[in-house]
Amino acid sequence: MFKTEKKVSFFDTISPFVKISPKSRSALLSVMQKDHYPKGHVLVPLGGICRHVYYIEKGLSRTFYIKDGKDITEKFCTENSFTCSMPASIVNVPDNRQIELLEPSIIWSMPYTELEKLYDDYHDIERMGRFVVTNELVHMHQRLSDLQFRSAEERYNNLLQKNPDLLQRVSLGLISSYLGITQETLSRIRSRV
Amino acid sequence: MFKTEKKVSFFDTISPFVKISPKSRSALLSVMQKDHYPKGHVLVPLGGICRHVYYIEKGLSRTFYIKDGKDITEKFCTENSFTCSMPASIVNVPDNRQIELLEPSIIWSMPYTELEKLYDDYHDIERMGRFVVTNELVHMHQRLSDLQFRSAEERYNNLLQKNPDLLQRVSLGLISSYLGITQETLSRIRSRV
DNA sequence: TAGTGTTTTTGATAAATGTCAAAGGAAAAG
DNA sequence: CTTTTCCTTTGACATTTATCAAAAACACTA
Repeated sequence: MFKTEKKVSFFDTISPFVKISPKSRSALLSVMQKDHYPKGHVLVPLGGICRHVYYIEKGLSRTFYIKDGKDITEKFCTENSFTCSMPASIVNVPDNRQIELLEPSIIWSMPYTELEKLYDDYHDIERMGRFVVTNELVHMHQRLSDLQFRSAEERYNNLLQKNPDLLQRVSLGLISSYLGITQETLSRIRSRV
Repeated sequence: MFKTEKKVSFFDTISPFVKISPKSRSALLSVMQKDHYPKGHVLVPLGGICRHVYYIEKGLSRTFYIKDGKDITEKFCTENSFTCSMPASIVNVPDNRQIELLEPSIIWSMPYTELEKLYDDYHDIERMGRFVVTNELVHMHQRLSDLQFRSAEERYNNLLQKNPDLLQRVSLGLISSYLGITQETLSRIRSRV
């Protein structure tokens, strides 16, 4: 008798780092929902509390907030990675971060409350959670040291080197605020090659 | 018969968030080492791989690195919090971060390899690990948005408000690089009150 | 193809911050 | 108490980046 298992890229992403038992795997799948969304869809609207963790199977999301009337991109999230409104999910408090999709995307949603239950019941899922958060932390460290003492030009070149496809997929206005500079400055940096 | 349990502030710090069983507690204690260090002691020297997670019971540490000959403070760590050279511990690769003590301190050291074993054996300790990392991540988020689009003055006032005692305990030269500015600029910001 | 809206570039100028050098001040050492 | 060292402030100037306004390039639609 065959056991048909749909291939889910989610598990391909985490399996090199965390071993997930078959039981845990199906427990996870039971709380995960897969959706197709169009470009421009808002996953987390302004004022809403982010109650899910999202895994992006395909597509591209942007986490942003408005500060002094300016739209500031905090994070881009591409294929095979996780996103959520971090402080909101952890402290369960609304914050001003929104998440929108910049491309038609395939998203897996996991309700945070369900995930907490799985953390209780399955040690390996708790480990997966730790792994995901840790990875994110390492990533944040790199961004922090970028912003702390690199010039705008260094930051741009860094991005160009580490994430060249992002510049193809995202408009410069969004990239510039991600780098912590204005659009005009980014344009000038690009012109003086 | 009395069971004498020494009070360990470590557990006071985490217990509001993570419930640690007595078994796990003693397992943790068995791999934790408490030390007194003088001011100026170097926990993680240049080129060394950080193989421990440190919990600061008393005192103050500074994580820093040298970039273009300049000493850059990445993080301060005060009483009842954790520190380690993040990328080094996770990826187990040497990096250029050093950790030194700015005051005489009481430090609990946990070897990373031992901790990994405990993660395997004790679900609640794994949860504790997830909790610590998550907390750190929330904290990093705040710093990131500070650095991304706030002026030097805003950042200073922020620090003054959120962490006033740090300014009493640490010299301005170290604070300034933490804020991502030069010492002269910080001095001028302070003078124009 | 012309027309409309959006994104990117360019220009002129202002503001913020860095750099280098030196002078004060405070704290530690003799 | 004096000397030495370290920390902080001040000054003059250079550089980077922001701001505001407009032009140019591009993309989409009728």
